[in-house]
Amino acid sequence: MKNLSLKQLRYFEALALHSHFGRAANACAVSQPALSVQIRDLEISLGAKLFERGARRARLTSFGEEFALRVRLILRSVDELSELALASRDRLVGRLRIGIIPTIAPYLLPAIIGNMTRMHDGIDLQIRETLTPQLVEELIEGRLDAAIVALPISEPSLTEVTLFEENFVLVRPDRDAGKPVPNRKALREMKLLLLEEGHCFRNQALSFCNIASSRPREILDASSLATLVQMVGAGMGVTLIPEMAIAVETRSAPVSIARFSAPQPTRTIGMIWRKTSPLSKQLIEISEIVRQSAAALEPCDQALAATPDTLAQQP
Amino acid sequence: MKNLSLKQLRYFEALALHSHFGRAANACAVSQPALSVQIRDLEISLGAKLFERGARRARLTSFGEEFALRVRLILRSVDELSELALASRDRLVGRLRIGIIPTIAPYLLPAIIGNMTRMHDGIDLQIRETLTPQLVEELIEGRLDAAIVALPISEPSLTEVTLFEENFVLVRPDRDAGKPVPNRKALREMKLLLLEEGHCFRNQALSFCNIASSRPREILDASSLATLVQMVGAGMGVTLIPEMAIAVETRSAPVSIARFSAPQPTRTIGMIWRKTSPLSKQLIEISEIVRQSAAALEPCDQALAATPDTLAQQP
DNA sequence: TCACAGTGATAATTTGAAATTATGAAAAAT
DNA sequence: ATTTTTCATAATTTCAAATTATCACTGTGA
Repeated sequence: MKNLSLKQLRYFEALALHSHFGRAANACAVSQPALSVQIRDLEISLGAKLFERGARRARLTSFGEEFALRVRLILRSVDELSELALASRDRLVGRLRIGIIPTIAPYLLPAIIGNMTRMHDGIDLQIRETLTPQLVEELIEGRLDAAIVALPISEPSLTEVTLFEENFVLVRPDRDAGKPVPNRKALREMKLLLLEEGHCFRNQALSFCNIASSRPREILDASSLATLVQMVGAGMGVTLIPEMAIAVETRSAPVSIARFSAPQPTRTIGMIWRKTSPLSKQLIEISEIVRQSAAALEPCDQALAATPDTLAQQP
Repeated sequence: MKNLSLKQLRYFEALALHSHFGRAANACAVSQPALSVQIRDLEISLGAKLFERGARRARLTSFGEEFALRVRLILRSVDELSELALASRDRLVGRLRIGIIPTIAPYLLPAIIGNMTRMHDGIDLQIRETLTPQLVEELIEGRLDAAIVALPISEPSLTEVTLFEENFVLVRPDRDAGKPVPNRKALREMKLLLLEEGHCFRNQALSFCNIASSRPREILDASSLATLVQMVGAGMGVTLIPEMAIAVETRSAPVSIARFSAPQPTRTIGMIWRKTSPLSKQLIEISEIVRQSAAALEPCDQALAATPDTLAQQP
């Protein structure tokens, strides 16, 4: 037994409307026999007559009327499907799940969320903040659509786009503000406070100092940059933070910021997503929004650049 | 651009469920390429990707999930269509519009309605009581599904089935109860009360008496058998009524009933419907119900038969 | 009553869509 | 590196659906 088709339902609706095979066929832009046969097949597959064929007109049986009610609803729902597709063709729609590493999130998120909701109104933006390996795993498993991390990730299944480069700056107690900026070697002898194991920023800082991350040191690990800065303010040592964090984190502690000379420590922040993601087009667009959001934070950087060696920031 | 089909939606649903082309195809009892191509075509015609093809599994995009929600509802509605058809295949369903002539309706209707609702629970039975020409017209126009009338109708477009034969009996004032039953000739000289013009029963009665319906007579036409009987009870004349009406109509008037001898006046009651009606099968079944409903009224007839010449009915 | 127009069903044929089998390419697993 | 898994693609076949042509039935009007 053949299955009923949408085409049959559309023919049926037309015939129910026109009560006339010829006119209904015309409305469907097909020949009369085409419609006749489809209606007949529909009735056969239903096992019930839908129309009563009179000499002058075809009228619905009571079953046909019952049927027509439901068919109308179904066809309208199907039409809505196409409309839905049309509406969400270029516009980003629905849920978008983005992961961000903790050493970026607090500083970039407000701007990102603001710009995203402004440019893609009605989007359901879900943010997940956690460490890079976790983000990559969730991304690969399809539990995230994209992630903002430090590059490179070097997962072959992921696309990476660079968002921006950011320098690290030295954070030291206020009383050290005037002192010369230590070089990498000198830094190695100082009490360097770091984030706890797992943060990519920890390894990036260590690698700048040429310290093997495995090497045992008398360091107190913190779980956030905010804590690190507070620890520095309390005179427990020095630390590095991404320049993006300066504005937020140094406001509430008696610390001074110093930019390193020449071979500045730096890292590349980028966005990653599955190569197979059908959102690629939109994600590239989103990466541009993120890039602009980050650039809008630059003024603070400019200020730093103006006083290349040291810069004190007071609460 | 090709239109989307139910088949595509079913394939889509299967793939959304299994997240795997091979298994989804298997579930649909088709080959994997068949399903792949249909999904691809669906995505093309929508202009949006529904699935993200990973190496290990195909997962829904967020648009795909939105889509799946709607598709699920649509497919369930379509499935219901078939179920609806199945349910109403043999069972009579929905509205059934039956017309009945006034000289039958009051006596047969209670039984018909009772039996119909008992045997076809949930049916929407609509009854129309009016004169034969009106019923035939409405039937032909499709405003009625069937009618119960006196045969023959001789409309080539209508099917007629006989339900039963019913005799006419003489109704005369109580005081005449003992008198001999008049024959047709004697009846012609009596004051015969009749229904008003238009009732088939009027003509049937006249024709029994061999009186041309056009011939002017000093008769007072009534609009119902009930009125006729009351008029007889008031001594205004005699009348004929169908035997089916005896029980109901003679209960509240001082009249006596007399059955005619040998060539009893009679009429054939039948059911008619459009030859083209797809309800034919069910209507035949219904005619059987009506026939049985009428037969169940017989006991009254039996009583008459036991006292062949006269029978007095008192309130 | 007889042709005639209107209407829908049916048949033969063509067209087109969707299935199958076979095969290829990419990624994952071994 | 090799094998396996998985999906896409191509060529072909199969089946459904369209078209044109024609017939049968109905009701209408001359």
